[in-house]
Amino acid sequence: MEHRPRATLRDVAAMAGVSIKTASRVVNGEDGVRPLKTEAVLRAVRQLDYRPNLSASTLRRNGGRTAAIGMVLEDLANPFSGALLRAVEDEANRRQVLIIAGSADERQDRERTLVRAFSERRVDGLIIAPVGEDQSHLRAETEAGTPLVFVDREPQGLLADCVLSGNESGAADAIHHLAAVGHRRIAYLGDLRAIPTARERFAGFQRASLELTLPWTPAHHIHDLHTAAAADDATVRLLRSADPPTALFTSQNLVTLGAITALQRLGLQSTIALVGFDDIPTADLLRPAVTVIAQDPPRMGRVAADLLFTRLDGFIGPPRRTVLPTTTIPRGSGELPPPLSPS
Amino acid sequence: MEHRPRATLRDVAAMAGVSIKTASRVVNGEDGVRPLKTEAVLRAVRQLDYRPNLSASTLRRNGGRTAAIGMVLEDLANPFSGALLRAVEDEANRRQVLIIAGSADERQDRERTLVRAFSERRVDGLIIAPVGEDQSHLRAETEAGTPLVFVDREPQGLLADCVLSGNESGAADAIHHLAAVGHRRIAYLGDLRAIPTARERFAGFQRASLELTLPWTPAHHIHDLHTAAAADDATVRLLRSADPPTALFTSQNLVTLGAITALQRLGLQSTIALVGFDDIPTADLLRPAVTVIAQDPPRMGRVAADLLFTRLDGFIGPPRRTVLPTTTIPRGSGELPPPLSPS
DNA sequence: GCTCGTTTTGACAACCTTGTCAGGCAGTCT
DNA sequence: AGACTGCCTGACAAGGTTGTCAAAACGAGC
Repeated sequence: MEHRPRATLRDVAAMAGVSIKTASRVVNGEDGVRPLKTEAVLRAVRQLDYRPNLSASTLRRNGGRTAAIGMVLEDLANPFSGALLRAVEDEANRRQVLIIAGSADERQDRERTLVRAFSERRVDGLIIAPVGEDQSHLRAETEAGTPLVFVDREPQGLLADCVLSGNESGAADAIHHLAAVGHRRIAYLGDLRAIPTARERFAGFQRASLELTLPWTPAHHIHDLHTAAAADDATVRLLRSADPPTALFTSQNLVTLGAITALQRLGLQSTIALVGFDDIPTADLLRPAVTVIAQDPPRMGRVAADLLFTRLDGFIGPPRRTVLPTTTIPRGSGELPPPLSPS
Repeated sequence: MEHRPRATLRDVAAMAGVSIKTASRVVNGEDGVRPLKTEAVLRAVRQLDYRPNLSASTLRRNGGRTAAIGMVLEDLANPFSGALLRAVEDEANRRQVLIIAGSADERQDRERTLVRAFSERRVDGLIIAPVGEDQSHLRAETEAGTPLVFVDREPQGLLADCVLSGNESGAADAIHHLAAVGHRRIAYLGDLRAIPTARERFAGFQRASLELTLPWTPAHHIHDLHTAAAADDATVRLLRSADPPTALFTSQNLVTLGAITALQRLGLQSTIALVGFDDIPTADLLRPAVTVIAQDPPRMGRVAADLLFTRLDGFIGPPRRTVLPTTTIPRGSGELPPPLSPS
């Protein structure tokens, strides 16, 4: 179980009978080394299973790149973050860049800690789904020349490249979609108002309600649902209330699931219409199948990677802002008509 | 848009009017520095927003840790990998360790490339869901003293700590479960046989079939389904054949989804029984709800992290092997009786 | 064999830190 | 006063690598 320390360039050079520098040249594929010595060095590399120490290398190389980027996401276990991570990985992979990722869990302190840790490791760039009100602490990174890209949520207090989904317009689409079938009493069930995307989706709901002159019923606006269980409860309360809605707009994945659970329990899944924001994997298999406003996380990841890598390739210019369109996918639940259509 | 290079300890020391070493002492919280100088250094640190260069630090520190571990997973976008990653992250977080992760996509060359990249960055440890037949190339890592933990799949050609699910027994449970309801013609729908877990699950299916003296019908054993679409097709073919099964055992997530899609299209979802390996998020909401053999990915991640970190804490001992039990969750689809119970 | 130009080679410093160790400085004890 | 103690401090080397530059080796041409 005893292990020898890793071979260094010095060991390789010694075994090959050349100077360290020559060994370095061979390892880095520089030319101007006689074939005989090249051979000897390569033999030694194989024999010792030499692995260059990238830390030492970047340390010495002038302003060396670490070939690693950091990603701060909401939660690596959730499918949205996973898809983003994966899409960025594919892009990074092409450039031999690795990804260090962490979950912020909606906590500002986690975001800061992660960014600091990445920064101490001198990552070449950062992709961040920001938490909270203020990203100005990241100014230090940009000033040090580390490019920064925000995903999913717009940064506050700092200008930088970002990619967003059309949350506001997607939510408005959902309401228009329901209204087109005849609904006028549409409830909003949403995530924590601390989350910018949740606020934007509510704003879209509001705008559409106004455009359509739907009745304004604050009791039908339920916020701060962060788990499926909470959404389930809220849905039950809503539908048992004196003035129940005829349709639901659920502004997030887990909320949608909670609402469906409640509807099924109450036996109302084919009575109350539902449109959810964010696709769910088995939406097609449910009865009725679930109508959603879909985002495109892989595309968001690709765009983010693109924004970052163009900066790393030297692009200098003002911050760029990309808004990705959402797609309405009618599957059934959003096309259920209201009980009696008052023409 | 011009940026100044990052401040180094030299800059801090200069600004504080002390030697580099003294600045280092303050930054590292060593004692034996007069309060007056400590103050001055801290002021300089704040003013310059100094970030220690962890690479340089680990390089110098005796056998320094990088406080990073590498994870090679199947696909960062799939929920199983995501859950593993997240569970390990939580454990790592407690120790201020970061995670560098990559997807191998069932490709041996990707696995090797990732491990090499991790190794050049001198990660403190590796957690790997291995691909293919041979992990002996990883011997170099263990010999260099980098602890290695395998997850989900047993390593080949190398002894090391590992955590597995009880694939064989879980699959056998599924068959016993179906047989208990009266099924004797149970089809197997499985993933690529190149994947060890798929083989184990088939082995469990075989063992249970033997124990129960079920009829041996090779036409009911369908392998190498790696996508939902493939599973869908296979299910349709199976059920339209001359001798259709009365129940299906689907050995993986996507296969389960494909089979359900097919059953629904054929209108057989309440006729043909189904047990799937691996839980699916909305299993509860489907009609019938889906009976599954559930794994526990977060627990697997926790155990893997544990195995790794005890090694990093100095534990020396023979490789440990943990097999996590699976749980049968009856929800409906697995309790459908066969059309006519012979007996 | 000698000179010259070119190619190969290696010594050394540097990247940013930290471990080692000796020197400086106060205050104490004979 | 002189020797000694203990605490602070900084010079220097080292960790593994690469940039710089001068020295060495080579080949060609006379």
